[in-house]
Amino acid sequence: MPKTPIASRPHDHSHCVHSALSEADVLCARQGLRLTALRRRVLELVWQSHKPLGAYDILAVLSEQDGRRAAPPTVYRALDFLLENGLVHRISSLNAFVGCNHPGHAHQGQFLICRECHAAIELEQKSISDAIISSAKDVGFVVEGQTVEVVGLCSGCQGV
Amino acid sequence: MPKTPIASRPHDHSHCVHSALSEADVLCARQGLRLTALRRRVLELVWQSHKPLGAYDILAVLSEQDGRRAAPPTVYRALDFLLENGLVHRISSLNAFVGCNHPGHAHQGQFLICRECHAAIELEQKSISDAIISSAKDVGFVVEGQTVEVVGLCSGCQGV
DNA sequence: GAGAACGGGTAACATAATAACGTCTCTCAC
DNA sequence: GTGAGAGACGTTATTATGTTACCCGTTCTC
Repeated sequence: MPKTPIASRPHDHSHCVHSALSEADVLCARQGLRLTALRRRVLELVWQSHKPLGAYDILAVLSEQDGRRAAPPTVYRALDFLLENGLVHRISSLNAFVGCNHPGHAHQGQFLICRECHAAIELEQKSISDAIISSAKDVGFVVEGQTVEVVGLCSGCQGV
Repeated sequence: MPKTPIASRPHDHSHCVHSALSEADVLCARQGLRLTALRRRVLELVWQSHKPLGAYDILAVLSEQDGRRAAPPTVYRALDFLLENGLVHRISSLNAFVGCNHPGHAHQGQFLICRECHAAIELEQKSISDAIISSAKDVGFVVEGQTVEVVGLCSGCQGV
């Protein structure tokens, strides 16, 4: 059996979700941030999904499943909060959001997105960001933020 | 005077545009591709702009300036053609398009986007893509396409 | 308890992209 | 030549995504 990264294995990862939420609770408490019910729920939904989740997907769940009267601003405000505080990432090539695997310190990961199962694997490779910063420096450009989104096949979806 | 990359210098670069169009003519002729008037005009507009251009910006020019009756599909079809044949790139973090600086061979560049002057500088650094491919390989991921979009300050906009 | 700050609901709007269908015009085999 | 097929593009409508402006109630602060 080929080894499969966590992110793409179709399993019940409710414990992952739970620990991510607990971690968020701690981090927000420590910084005096208000992880309100709505924000926590949005974070939960993003974590529950095995693939990047669109804002309108979240919206649909809040309306249909939670019975909450939600409109776009509701979702985007919650997402803005989560983004600002490093609890989720935005994948701009998909217009979608994923839970951050390494919250608690400012960073911008790199993402491997499987075109088959749509899982997003977060990396945090210094070698990549260093290569970028160094190449930018060569043309006098100062890097402030990086977007690295890679499409391909995850180990579980190769040769299927 | 600080040295300034071509892309961000506010100069008349009509000769750049002209040579890019000529090059496109040659490339398309060589491959039996039809660089129609519309497609050529869209390519020209993308090149004329000093910054990444949105599809609806192009649409506005076609309608207002050229007097052509254009709707979104018109523009998107032309852009699709140009994208497929490596004549322009799409910047997904901006939902916008830039002319390709190295047409004629398949590649996906890296982009440095100045948050001040909005210029986009295209890189094609093997060191960056190699770092990505190698890190992906470590988790069993096979890379098919890369999106690298970096925000920061170009040399001309620093310390202003 | 006045008032600022914040969270969040509501409506409308703005921007980005696609679907589906029709017409015209090439080109090429015949 | 000519007509069948393919490609380019116009047209209309619709979907997807993201933002603005405004309001209201709660909470925090003094």
